[in-house]
Amino acid sequence: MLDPKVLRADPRTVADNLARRDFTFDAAMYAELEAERKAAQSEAESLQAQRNTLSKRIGEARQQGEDATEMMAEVTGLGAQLEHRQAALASIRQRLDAWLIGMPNLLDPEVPDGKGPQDNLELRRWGDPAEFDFEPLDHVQLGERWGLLDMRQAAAMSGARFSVLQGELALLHRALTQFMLDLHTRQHGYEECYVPYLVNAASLEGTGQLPKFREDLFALEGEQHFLIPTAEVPLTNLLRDTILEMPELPWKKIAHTPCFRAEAGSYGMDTRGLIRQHQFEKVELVLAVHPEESEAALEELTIHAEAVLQALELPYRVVSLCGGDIGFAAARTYDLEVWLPSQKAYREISSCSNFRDFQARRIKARFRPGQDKPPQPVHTLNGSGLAIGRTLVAVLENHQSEDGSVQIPDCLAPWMDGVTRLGVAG
RNA sequence: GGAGAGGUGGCUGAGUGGCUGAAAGCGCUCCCCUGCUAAGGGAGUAUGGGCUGAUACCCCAUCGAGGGUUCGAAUCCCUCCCUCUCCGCCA
Repeated sequence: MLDPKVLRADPRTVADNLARRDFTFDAAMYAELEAERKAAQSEAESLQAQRNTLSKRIGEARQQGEDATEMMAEVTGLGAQLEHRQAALASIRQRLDAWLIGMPNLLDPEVPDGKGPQDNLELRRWGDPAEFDFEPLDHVQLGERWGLLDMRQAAAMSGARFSVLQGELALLHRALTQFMLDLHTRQHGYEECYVPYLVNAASLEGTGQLPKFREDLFALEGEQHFLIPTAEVPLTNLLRDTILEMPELPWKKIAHTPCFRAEAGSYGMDTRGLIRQHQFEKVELVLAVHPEESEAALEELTIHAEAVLQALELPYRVVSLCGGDIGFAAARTYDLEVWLPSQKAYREISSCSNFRDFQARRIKARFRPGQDKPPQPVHTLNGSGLAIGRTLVAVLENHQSEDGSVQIPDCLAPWMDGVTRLGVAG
């Protein structure tokens, strides 16, 4: 949620900024609603003040045994007026709130202009895509070749966009998870959390998935609960209604969870393999920091995610998302894109964002800048570190040999039970 | 799932429908006293909103949430949520 004070003070700048997202903000309409709100609130409050003082005097008069019927008649008249004003105020408030909750975050000035993914700005590359002197297989061919990946059975029991991993491939999947968790907790200072996979609507509203993107979510039939689309939701909501003290910053949490996405609107996209699934695992990093630290924190967070790709020896690039491609709640986002030989393209494997105070306002996550200073919203950030399924894809495809076997990166050894190569054990 | 009890400020915990935004204690901050330590004395210590140059006054709201009764609700009534205890079931 945007700071209402900024909206009031500088609606033009807000409108210009949001135009870069292709979002139209009707500043004049907003100003009008705001003026109405202000008038209604002032009136309602002064009526209330009158009622309060009169009621107080009635109490005093009664205690002294005096007659208060006149004052009571007066205050009864006030009550009717007050009810009117309050109803008006409530309806204006409701309209303003609905408006505010539907407005995306302001973009950082550094966000590149653009309409879609093709306009994202490449910041840097790491590693060189391997030159194969044979035609590389894609991860489905590799997995099915050794009987470790079964898309058909998954489709039979659940439908499209599900998968079954078996044997060493399932082991590799788990090893990747363990490796990422250990790396981030031991070397990057994140605290591991176990969190609910079902959350209520308020939590999703807090992080920005609702009310606008309901169709991307799986809702449980009896309502109340949604399957989480990312651990960002439960982790960020840990901060709801809390005031952090300075020593608690930066607040850094990590969780490994399944993620569930309806993938509405992506018909025909990435229909093959593990790239786009209804259910996948992800290791998620979430931070809350002092507002002055959030820009640096985004750089650091991105480096933490990059460390995983580097350890796994996977070539990747970092891109800064343009105004037309960046998410609703983010002020700035860096995507990590890993090289996929089968597609001869870089594909998203992590998304690291600075939300500034946007989520913090929605969930009332604040910190106290100092003794006797009023609390103010923290800045929140999050990033995938990484999406497990896509990492699995990248490992298979980048580390394959001509015979279809796959070299397991050394850093995974502690969890691979002696397996150093997929497709040779027999 | 059944039965009962309860949800008050950072914590513990009072609170007869008006003098309670809230006693008291603890914690925390500042000051005084004290050779050090310990003890003692004093002051301060919720959040959001409005107004404002102001994080000063003043005003409004908030005692789990939402409704209701009343001139007036932390206090009475209703609905919902959550916690605890016992029983049942269960990984």
